[in-house]
Amino acid sequence: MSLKIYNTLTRKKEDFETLEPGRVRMYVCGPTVYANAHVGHAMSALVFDILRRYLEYRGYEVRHVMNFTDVDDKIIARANQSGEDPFQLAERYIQQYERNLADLNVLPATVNPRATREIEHIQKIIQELIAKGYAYPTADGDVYFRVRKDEDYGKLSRRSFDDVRGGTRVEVDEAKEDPLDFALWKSAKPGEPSWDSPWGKGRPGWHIECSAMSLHHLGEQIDIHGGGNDLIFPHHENEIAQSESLTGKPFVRYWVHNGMLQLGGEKMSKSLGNLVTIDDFLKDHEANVLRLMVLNSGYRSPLTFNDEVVEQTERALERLRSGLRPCLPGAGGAAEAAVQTLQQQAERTREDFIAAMDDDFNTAGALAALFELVRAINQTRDSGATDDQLRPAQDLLLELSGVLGLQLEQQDKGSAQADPFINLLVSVRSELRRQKLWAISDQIRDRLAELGVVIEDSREGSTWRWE
RNA sequence: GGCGACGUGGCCAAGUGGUAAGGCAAGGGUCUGCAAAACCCUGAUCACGGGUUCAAAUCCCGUCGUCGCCUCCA
Repeated sequence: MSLKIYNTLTRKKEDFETLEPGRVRMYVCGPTVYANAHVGHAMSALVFDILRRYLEYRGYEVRHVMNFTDVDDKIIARANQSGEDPFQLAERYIQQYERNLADLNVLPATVNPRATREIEHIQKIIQELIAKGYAYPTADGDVYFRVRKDEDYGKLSRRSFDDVRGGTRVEVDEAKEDPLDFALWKSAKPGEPSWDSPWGKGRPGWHIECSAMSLHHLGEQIDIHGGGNDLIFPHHENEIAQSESLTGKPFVRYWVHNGMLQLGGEKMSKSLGNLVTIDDFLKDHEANVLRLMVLNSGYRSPLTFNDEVVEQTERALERLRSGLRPCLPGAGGAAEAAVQTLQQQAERTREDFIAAMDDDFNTAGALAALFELVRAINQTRDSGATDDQLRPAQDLLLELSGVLGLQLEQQDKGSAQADPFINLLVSVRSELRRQKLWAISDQIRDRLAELGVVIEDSREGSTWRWE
């Protein structure tokens, strides 16, 4: 079995072969930091975190680069509005984004380059592109990429020159040779952040920074380049144009794009203003819920986000966790045959899990395998299995859910110091139940429930857990 | 207007040629003082219309609908 990845460039699933055996060079487009990150950003981060974790599970060493765009029009506009220094503003949102990712249990990238720290590299590339005739400066101090010179421009988004031009709604800058040309370097207006350059004071265009950082941190050719599918055109198309015109080599082997998170049937985006920030979401829900939502559907498809789905996902998470519960009170051991059946299911689960993930990261299929394992564990527990008998299957559940980045083990919601007292209460209540004092037993159960402690009774005794 | 994606049971959602995974909800049952949990059982022919094929949710054409991109966007 080999891993297959859907490549946006070819619109097909392809066998995954890296440039260098055992190593993956992956670049993922990060956010422009001018506002709070929303759950749509989280989706993208989670998708590529899951990709990365699985690649590592499969034995690859992954060099993962995610950039921050920390200088651009919107940052400047925002800073001007509030009177804050644009660099300070960007720094603030970068720190917040990094905190968000940590809260979401997203592994830190190997490198987080920032546009403002790569100016030299960017300028060098622009100069080379000019020297090769792929770019030209204007009298105003801007530099544009000469799109017409790149014969296969449009191959990623499958657009012809005419398609692009036909739909162009941008005001045509008279200084451009062609309306299709895009900026590599933007001259600075008074008061804007700027750097000296051969073309005068200015700052880099959006697309060139990714080409430059990818080249700088990963080399001329990389294995995976990722981002939201809203970046396919023009951003990634332009990156290809810049990078391949510069090096003459294929830039990226596999273009991977995630679908958009949908809120009320629309893409969640800063410009539409219909966003739920990551901070808002995490106030009411644990990070695993969002991750499980992402896992439950294909990463390339739109993801439905609404209260109903969030609630369904919370229950599904509970169900996964039910597989980790200890044996029943008074468990006398399951029959050998039952334990063997569980063992067989565990083996099948691992196979199914890998087969699903190998098929273009079919996380929904992988999850199905996990749910089947949960059912098998619960069946075996019901048949009287001891903790020792359940443990191997439970360990597998933890291992595989961990590959997906899920944290099933409950961090103690209550304080561990309370445990002895709860144990005492529960055992006293058990005595009350033996005396058939139902009213007071139920009262204890209800009151503890209000405090987040769930008591479950059975013939053999009672168990409790934090909700 | 151009380019692209999608439309699977009440909801979310896998599956892309051989008679439909999984989760949530619902109904029935086991267990149980009650409750909860767990377990068992029950349900879809895959937007619509044509076509290709021994065989299609899965390929082709058309219609309708939804969404994305074409402007900043994960």
